[in-house]
Amino acid sequence: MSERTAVRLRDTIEQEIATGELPPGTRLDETVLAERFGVSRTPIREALLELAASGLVEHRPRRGAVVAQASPGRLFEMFEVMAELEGMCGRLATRRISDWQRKALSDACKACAKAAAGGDTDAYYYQNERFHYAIYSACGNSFLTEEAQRLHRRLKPYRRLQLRVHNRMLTSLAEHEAIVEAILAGDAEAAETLLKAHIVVQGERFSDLVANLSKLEEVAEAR
Amino acid sequence: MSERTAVRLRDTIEQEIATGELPPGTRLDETVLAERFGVSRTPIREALLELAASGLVEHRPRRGAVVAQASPGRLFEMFEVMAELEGMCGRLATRRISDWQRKALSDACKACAKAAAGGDTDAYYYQNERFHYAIYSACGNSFLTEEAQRLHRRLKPYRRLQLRVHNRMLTSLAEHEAIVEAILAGDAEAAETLLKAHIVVQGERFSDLVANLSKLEEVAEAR
DNA sequence: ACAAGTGTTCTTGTATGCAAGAATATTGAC
DNA sequence: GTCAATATTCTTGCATACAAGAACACTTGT
Repeated sequence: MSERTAVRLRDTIEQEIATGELPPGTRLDETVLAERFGVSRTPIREALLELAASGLVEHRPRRGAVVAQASPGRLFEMFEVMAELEGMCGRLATRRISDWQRKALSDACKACAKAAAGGDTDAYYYQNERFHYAIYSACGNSFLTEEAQRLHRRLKPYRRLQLRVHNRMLTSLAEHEAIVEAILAGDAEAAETLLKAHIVVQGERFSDLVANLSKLEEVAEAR
Repeated sequence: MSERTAVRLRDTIEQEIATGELPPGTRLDETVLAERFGVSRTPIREALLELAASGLVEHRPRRGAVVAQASPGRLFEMFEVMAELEGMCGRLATRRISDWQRKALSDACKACAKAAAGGDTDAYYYQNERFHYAIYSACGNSFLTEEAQRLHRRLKPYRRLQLRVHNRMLTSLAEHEAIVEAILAGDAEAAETLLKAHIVVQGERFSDLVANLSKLEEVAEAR
């Protein structure tokens, strides 16, 4: 492995934030992390600064870093932007998708169906991510793909909660299938609208998310 | 000033990239910068890493940092996303703008008109920025505001070139006025469409930008 | 007992030192 | 003279050292 240590550390910490091992609000002590990973503070600091720049951690001057903690309002704002970007991806993908990307999209959707049929929430979570990345990739705008992925990663700590809600997996799957249909049929407007609706947390769904959010905070405080 | 040195350095370097003092492709030697600013390499490194995370500089492992250099295709992609975000800001702002924000928007537009009337390209450049920031701020979604500003800053090194094109300032102003009218009239759809069209570089305008881009690269190579 | 002020400790922020990889120059063969 | 292999130099990446600000505990006065 020729990769920079700091980069590996950044990815590791990011992963732990995404999976919830480091829930929002957790203090990230440089010294503690350095000992834990068996390195000096320098690469840890670099990793934390990069994570802060990407928005996953908050870096308060002279007061250390904590895993970023989004308020319900903030979360709503982030999902609102995510919806717009995903809608844009879908709209563009409809026009620009290549043949092998069509196949990748269908396959990802089928994999979601399989996971849903088996009632496997964790598998669905993973396949769902694959499905959305397939759309990001098909938009024909690599910068947009990167930005969508960036925001997706930033929302990951919260997204996992959504699927735990009762029956969410099945409605999510139905929406996926409608989206694929629209894209493959060449209906850009429908693809955009459906994707936006798929992301946007509104009404009850947003309440569910917020409810789970407070659970997450309890976990953070317990540490 | 109690601000971290690294943060001040980051802002300074970012500014110099935006103004073109450090054109795309310029090598950013840590030691050289450290001597220039009279600090050690540590805060310089942190500043460069943060700029790399924000996309303004490219950081190649063990090979140092350079000011990010966007190809014409990449630039088109970035502007395509910028157009979408600005359109979204306009659409939301139409519904959510407050009274004092209406005034701020009108004032910014009038300031643009004044600068254009005086033929002052530099003043227009500045007031144009103020105008767009007024729209970002009025969208009622602080996360979207931040993201729009972030992308705006990232495009700054290239944006300056656009206005130099003959007559661009006057057409730009006319577009601004139409946008303000749409927002104040409450026509969200028009605001979105007009803003998208205002940003998107298409046809001749994109060619003009690319032509100036190559000039920029000559400057970088001469160093 | 409580509040305010002060001193201690702990963490961050910056400087410096050192090692390893990349770029460059040098030397030798053809 | 050119190309290639090797040696040298230079830059980055990480470790360590030190300084300064923040958190915390303790003391002291009321």
